[in-house]
Amino acid sequence: MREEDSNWFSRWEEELPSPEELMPLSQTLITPDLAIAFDIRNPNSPQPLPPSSAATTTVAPSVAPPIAPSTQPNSAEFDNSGELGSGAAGDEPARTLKRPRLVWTPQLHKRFVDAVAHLGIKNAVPKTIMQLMSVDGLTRENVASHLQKYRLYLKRMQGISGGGGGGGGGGGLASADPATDHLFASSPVPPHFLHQGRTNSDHFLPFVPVAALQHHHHQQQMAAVAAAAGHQQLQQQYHHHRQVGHFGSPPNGQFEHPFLTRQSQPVHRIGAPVHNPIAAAYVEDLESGTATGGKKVLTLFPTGDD
DNA sequence: AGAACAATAT
DNA sequence: CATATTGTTC
Repeated sequence: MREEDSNWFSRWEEELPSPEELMPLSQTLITPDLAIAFDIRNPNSPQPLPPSSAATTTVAPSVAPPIAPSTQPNSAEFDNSGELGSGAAGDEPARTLKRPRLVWTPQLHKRFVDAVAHLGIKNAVPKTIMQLMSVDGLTRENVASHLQKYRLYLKRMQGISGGGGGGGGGGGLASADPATDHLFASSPVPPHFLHQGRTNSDHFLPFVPVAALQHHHHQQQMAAVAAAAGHQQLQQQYHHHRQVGHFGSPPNGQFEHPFLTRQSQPVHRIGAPVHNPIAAAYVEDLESGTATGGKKVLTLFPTGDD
């Protein structure tokens, strides 16, 4: 068993996403612009929603423009700077509204695990993980909650069998309850996690998610950089919360949306008049028809991660 | 004051 | 059951 340990250790190291791999994976969760661009609005509000108003009435995440909107190169279509003066005057859209449930997709979880792996169990605390993930819209609470569950999952596995893991494409999983932790099973679980408190000395280099591509998200990236660099002061400076819409992604690409299939990432240099077609938002009514129902879930398609 | 964790609520 | 929210402790 020990040998195996060293084995997957090597394998794991090789599978570790390189800094570049991790960085550009900017998983813009929300994509409000996209939602708007796609004419996706809350089905609940039959309002035609005039584009000029750009006022996402209800749930539509008007996403508060926390980051300098002034830097917006083009996209002058929606001016978020000036909220919707009419009607709802003075009420910060982002604030007051409750953010929809975050859906931990395999992709998201993978990023989560990778981040934890790079940080090492010891340093893998919600804040750091969140920063390293660089996922827009992700909050510390989201990560904390997920981390809690994840820890339980690891613990469970420890007790059951030592050889679970099932490396990424591999397959053999030793989950005690496939129906319960199928999400976790979809991601390669770093071995060390299962062992026990690796007190430290994780020689993982603090890769820095350089700021590139994307125009916005400066703060988060800065925070991530600061974290990697060890500038705690910087971390504290950025401090801020974000309000977004929904997140998520298809379980296995088995979705039936006409135009929202998988979008590649052309990575257009510059001059692209439109935003990045990184992902498309998808709204599905989870109305259970009967009573209690009435929930909506918006899922964001992965950029083609795995 | 803020973050992490644990427990509880939805 | 999966997340969110809340409470408690460090």
